[in-house]
Amino acid sequence: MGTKMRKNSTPARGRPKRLDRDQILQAALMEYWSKGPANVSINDICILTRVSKPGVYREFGSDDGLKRSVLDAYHSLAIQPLLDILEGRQSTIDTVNALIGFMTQDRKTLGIPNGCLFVMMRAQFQQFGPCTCEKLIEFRHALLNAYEVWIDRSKVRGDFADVATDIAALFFDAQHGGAMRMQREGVPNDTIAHVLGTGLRMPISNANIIGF
Amino acid sequence: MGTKMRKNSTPARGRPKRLDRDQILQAALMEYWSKGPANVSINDICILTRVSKPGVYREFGSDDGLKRSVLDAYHSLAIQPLLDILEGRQSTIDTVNALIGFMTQDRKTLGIPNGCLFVMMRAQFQQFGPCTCEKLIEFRHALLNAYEVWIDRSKVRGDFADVATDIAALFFDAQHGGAMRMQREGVPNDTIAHVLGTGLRMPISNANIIGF
DNA sequence: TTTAAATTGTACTTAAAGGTACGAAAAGGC
DNA sequence: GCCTTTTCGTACCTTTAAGTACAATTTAAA
Repeated sequence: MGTKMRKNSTPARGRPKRLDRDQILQAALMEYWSKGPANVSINDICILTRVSKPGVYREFGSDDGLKRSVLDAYHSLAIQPLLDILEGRQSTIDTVNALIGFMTQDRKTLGIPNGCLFVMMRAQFQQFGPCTCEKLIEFRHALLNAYEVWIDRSKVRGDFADVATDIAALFFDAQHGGAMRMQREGVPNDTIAHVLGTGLRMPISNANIIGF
Repeated sequence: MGTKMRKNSTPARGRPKRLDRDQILQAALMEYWSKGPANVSINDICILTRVSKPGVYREFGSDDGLKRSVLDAYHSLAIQPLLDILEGRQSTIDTVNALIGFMTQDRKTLGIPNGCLFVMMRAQFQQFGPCTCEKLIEFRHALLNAYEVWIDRSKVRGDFADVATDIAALFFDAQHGGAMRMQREGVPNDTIAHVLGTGLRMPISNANIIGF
């Protein structure tokens, strides 16, 4: 946010703003995602978006602030869909399959980089500032919580093995991270899908697997 | 290696070498491991070991060369023990338990940092030079191969579920990575052990789990 | 005692990072 | 037409990274 809250149609007093916040966020997001956050400088983003460096700093305050905002953008782009799958009203097995399908989509077709920026940044949190780390922790909690809610719902339906919910949530989170890292390392998506199938379908009661 | 191969008792011609290669490697190893490789500079290591910068460069050639050598040191310290467990002649279930035990040892007691330097570096390979990346790939292959050999041996004994060996190897590797990352994120070791138990004991046939 | 060989560290270079001082530019209000 | 407000980008700052030029030092051999 700038110094002044300004809705769409407020007349505006001084020099009109030309800086496109979303464009910067999108560019930074894609650069971080494809090259890794540590390999992208503010300068790179300035050149890419043809925005001056003070422009970026006026908008985001600091490197830490930019990364924090990029993480927010990434949330609605790639984390929320994951949460949506978990909150969907499908059967347990359908949800697991949807998760696997989502993670192993062909990224080239979608025009997005391999792996997951969130997973990547979690693995290098020591390189980031406090705001970015706070966001990472926040998203981690939200994701683990979503897993737990879903697991408890599945348990009520008798679809889930007798594993403590928090343990199972950590397990699912670990599988997600593992899959995203494999994708970065060049493992083919169908291989990843097999690995995920091995792991994620395991805690699901046999009753519901039969016939699938 | 220096310019001249010199065994223990070769007389030596010029000024005697005072630089302790192993000390530098150990110091760099611990710094990389505890702070993350990206947060440790050559300068830091020079100050820590009281060695001049040209000294480090004469010994290791470059940042890339130092990291490559540190990885070698890390191999004998923390990767080889893992391979040894896999190559041991224990029962399948004992091997799995040994793996879990090894990964969830209390690091404070041992005086070593949480997590795994190899896992950490694999997740940030984009930040490293060609030699370091080559080593990472080499170790990844060796590890996956060790898993595969062990899995095939377990299959012959009828101890392993009907999962393709390469898929199961990737799965085990992913669990290892997940565990090391959880440890870095502050998850307690006994919780990690539970998560690993959920994952790693799964592909093992029920026959051998019963009674354990 | 001089010479050649090998290792040493001081002091430097270059490049790139994050971040900012400050005046020019562009708008509305008076 | 001038003042205020807001945004703009050029040109800079400081720090720190990797990497090196070079002369001094220490030894064995001649």
